[in-house]
Amino acid sequence: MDQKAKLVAAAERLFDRHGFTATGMDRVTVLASMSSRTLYKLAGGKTALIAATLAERNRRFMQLLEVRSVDALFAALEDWVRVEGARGCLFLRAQGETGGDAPEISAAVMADKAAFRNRVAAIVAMETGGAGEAALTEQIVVLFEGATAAAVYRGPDAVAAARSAASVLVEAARS
Amino acid sequence: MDQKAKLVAAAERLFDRHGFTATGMDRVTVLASMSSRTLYKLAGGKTALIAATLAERNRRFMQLLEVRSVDALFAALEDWVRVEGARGCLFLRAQGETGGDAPEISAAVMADKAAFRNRVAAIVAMETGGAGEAALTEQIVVLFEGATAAAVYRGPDAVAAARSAASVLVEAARS
DNA sequence: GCGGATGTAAAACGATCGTTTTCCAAAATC
DNA sequence: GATTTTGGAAAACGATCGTTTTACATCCGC
Repeated sequence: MDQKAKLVAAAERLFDRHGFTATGMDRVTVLASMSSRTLYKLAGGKTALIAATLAERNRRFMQLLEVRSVDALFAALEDWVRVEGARGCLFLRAQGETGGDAPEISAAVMADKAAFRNRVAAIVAMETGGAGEAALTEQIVVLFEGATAAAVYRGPDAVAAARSAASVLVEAARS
Repeated sequence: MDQKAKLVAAAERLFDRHGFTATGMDRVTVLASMSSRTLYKLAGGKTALIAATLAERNRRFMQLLEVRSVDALFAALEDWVRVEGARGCLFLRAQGETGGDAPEISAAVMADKAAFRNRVAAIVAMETGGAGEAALTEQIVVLFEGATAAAVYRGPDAVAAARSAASVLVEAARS
């Protein structure tokens, strides 16, 4: 693993587990096993490191969501929660911690959410066989977001509930 | 308004808009128009102030949710979003920023979520006329949580989508 | 009018923040 | 093999953090 990847992986772990603001750069250097000199050369600064972390998380998460049905979408989330645990959407957490004051971060958040929405729209289109299902797309997005959030305190059960709700909604939209 | 209420109101505003960790105590003293000496006598410390803020938010929010139907539940959330804006669930944000390291805060979060769940269960019971609707309760909770989260980047539309989804789910559970 | 609360303004506390710099060893390049 | 590049260890930077303390003003009950 190259240095940049190791740095971002360490940052993702710490930011996710302890929060962005509460995580000091020295703790990142320790986990990444590199000096702060190298860290700043690779990342540029803390805000840029957060943005890079979000970009990597987006890549990894979207890769998980390469599925062909709404049910598989929630199954994938269930896997994620079981493997990685549930601490809420990292993008919304970043947005909340910075209050939208950091443009780099807000841009990363909006980009992720737009990409996710497009993915859901594509899956919904596959499932219903046609276009014009914007309303169902929005509902699935909200359910997915809710499963991510509620899993923080309800665990995988929240995802299972969202999954069953989604199947009802898809069925209702089909008829 | 007494001093304690003024303090908590100022804290709620700042924490909500700029995040907990990023908000310094001096900024709270300025908005609350009181010296740090008085602040620390009233609140005890920053962690306790956060906990008090969450308790007050819980009180205010639960008061808004004194409704008798699932549809009214989401209508109330729509009002909240329009009036106060949408920056995500303050409780989950607090939990995410502290990584669960602060017991006072984690306890406040869990208490709020349990109370909210009970409220939803009561409303669902009214609506379906009977008990045993645990699955629907869980679905409504997830939808509500998702509307709160998605409203950050989709605005009131996210709440409207959740509202329509909820009506489908309630209808499906009735039959 | 006096003594005890009560609160403010402001300085000071040590700790930690993000970031830069200095010095030096190792490794790669010619 | 000399030289340039690279990165680590550690100190130092000014700023800001949460919190406490030191003064001084104001108001209350007596």
